[in-house]
Amino acid sequence: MQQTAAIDAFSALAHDTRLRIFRLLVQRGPGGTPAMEIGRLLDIKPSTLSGHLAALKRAGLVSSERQHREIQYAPRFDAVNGLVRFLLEDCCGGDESACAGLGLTG
Amino acid sequence: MQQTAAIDAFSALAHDTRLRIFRLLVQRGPGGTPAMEIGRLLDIKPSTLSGHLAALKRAGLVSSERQHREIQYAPRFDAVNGLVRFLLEDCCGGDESACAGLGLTG
DNA sequence: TCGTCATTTCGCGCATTCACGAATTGATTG
DNA sequence: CAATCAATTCGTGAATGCGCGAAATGACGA
Repeated sequence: MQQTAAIDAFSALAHDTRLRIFRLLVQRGPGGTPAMEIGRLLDIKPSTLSGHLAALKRAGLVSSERQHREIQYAPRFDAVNGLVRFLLEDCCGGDESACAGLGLTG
Repeated sequence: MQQTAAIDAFSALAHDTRLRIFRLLVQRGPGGTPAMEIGRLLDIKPSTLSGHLAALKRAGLVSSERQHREIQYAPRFDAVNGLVRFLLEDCCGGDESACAGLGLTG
């Protein structure tokens, strides 16, 4: 994970509509959700939705695959992991004993 | 964690300088780092640094405490945890068996 | 109390982002 | 091949975020 990639991902999540989209996809699971259904559930106009999905995809946060007429979007859980790892990289200067007890695993 | 709070946090991290500041604080550990030293290490002008630290604090990502003449800033690890939990809330609709194998714990 | 140093506030100009409608593209289905 | 429907592109106008210098504020130490 690079600084630039992390910024793209955080920027993508730093927006009300995109954050709602991503969380919806997480709740829907790795099977994917059609774009049209996302727009219907969250009340987003097609052109607006298209831009946001493109931003999420550019940021590596979602994947897409065509199924018949529609495009299915799914969250990339590995991207979330990568972001957290990047944020906490070399935590406490690598001193693991200092990192203990910080509750980093939730 | 609320949607608005999450957006504030992601916005704070979606900026080159602030992301570098936060990662530096993580590497420095929970003991805290004086503002002046952050500016010196990352080459940030005082007025610019002040605004970014204020943004990080508003977003709940860092804490501050005065030590003699300087203000020590430290990362709030619980904030990172809160963000991740918010992102993955109700993952897969709560079906834990579907969530298994997604590598969510890194 | 007074000097000193760390931090914050303010104003400026510049760049970027956003939602949306209309028109277009593109792929699938019959 | 043609109809249909999902998705994208484009232009516009409004709003927000950015760095930084100069000045002000604030807290500590002697």
